[in-house]
Amino acid sequence: MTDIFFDNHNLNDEKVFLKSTELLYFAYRDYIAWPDEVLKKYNFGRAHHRVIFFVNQNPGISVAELLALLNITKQSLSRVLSTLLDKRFISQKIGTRDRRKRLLNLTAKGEKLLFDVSECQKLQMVKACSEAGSVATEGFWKVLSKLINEKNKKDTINLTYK
Amino acid sequence: MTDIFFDNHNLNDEKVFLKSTELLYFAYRDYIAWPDEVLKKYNFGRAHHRVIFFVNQNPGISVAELLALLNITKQSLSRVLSTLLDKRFISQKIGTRDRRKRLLNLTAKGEKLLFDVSECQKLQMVKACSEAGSVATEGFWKVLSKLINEKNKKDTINLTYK
DNA sequence: AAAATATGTCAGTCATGTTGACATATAATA
DNA sequence: TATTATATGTCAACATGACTGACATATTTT
Repeated sequence: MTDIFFDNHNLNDEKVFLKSTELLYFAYRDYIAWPDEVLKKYNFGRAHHRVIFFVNQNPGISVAELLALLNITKQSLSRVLSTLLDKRFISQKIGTRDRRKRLLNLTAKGEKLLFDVSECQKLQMVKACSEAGSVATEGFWKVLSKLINEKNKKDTINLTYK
Repeated sequence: MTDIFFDNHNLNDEKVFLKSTELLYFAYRDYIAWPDEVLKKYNFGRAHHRVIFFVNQNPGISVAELLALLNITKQSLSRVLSTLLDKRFISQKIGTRDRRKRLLNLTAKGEKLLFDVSECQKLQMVKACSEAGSVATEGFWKVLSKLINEKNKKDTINLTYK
């Protein structure tokens, strides 16, 4: 593909849109589906996976910050988080500066679960990126970053990657 | 990023995995959420959007092919497809070679809906890809392609892009 | 002392996926 | 031709993970 494709030709805009949308849909679906079997053993769903993934990415995150990160309601988070807390996959620590806050961390048990659930995904992603090469991987990240709403970037990427 | 990152260093594997997973999650979420407001006006959801998108990508697709493409059950598709048929966003034509088959196409009304729903997404994707550049966009497609299960590629990418 | 904030919970709803069972029309095969 | 297989559609029940709205408690800020 040459740079002429980005010269305001609507046909190429259409191709970029259709091809990207299709690939993004299938890739996301096939990537996200992997951990399901492992999760089923624990009687957990994808929502539990997301929570332990992001708590691991942001140790000591508060409930409100996690809500902003995931962009879901308190009531929706409550169900999965309560279970993860009850079953000791996540620990809560009362904030020292602000005792209203509950700071979340994975327990050893939670880390083990995340490791098990991540195994296949990690293989799949590392394989895809290494086969595609480092230039392609940088491009992959670049386009994905630009797809994220600026408004959400504040709550998200700042916490881990710039 | 240099090629040394793909030399079997587990720390870099970990980075590739975590960064890619996080970016893919946020990008997909922020990309897919866009059409919701438009869809709400029609009283449709994301499932309806997917159906009209893929019927448009594969004109004359049969129900069984659409099921294989979307990887969902007949019963799940039935609800949304019935509505789209009832309200004349999609037309059914009995197959000529095999009269059991129902070949699906968008009606003019369906094309109008898809256009309205696509408007924001198209802007968002074209903006992201053109800002990232053609090399990055190629890399984006390359990694996404490699994330798709080989088994699914038969049902999917073959139909539109190789 | 009053207002705002962080968290948690109860109750109900919705969208979209799943299984399992069964019916009908048509095509392919023995 | 009779039987079997395929393509489609539909009924019922259920699971997951979102949502809204209301309300309670503890703590911090004003």
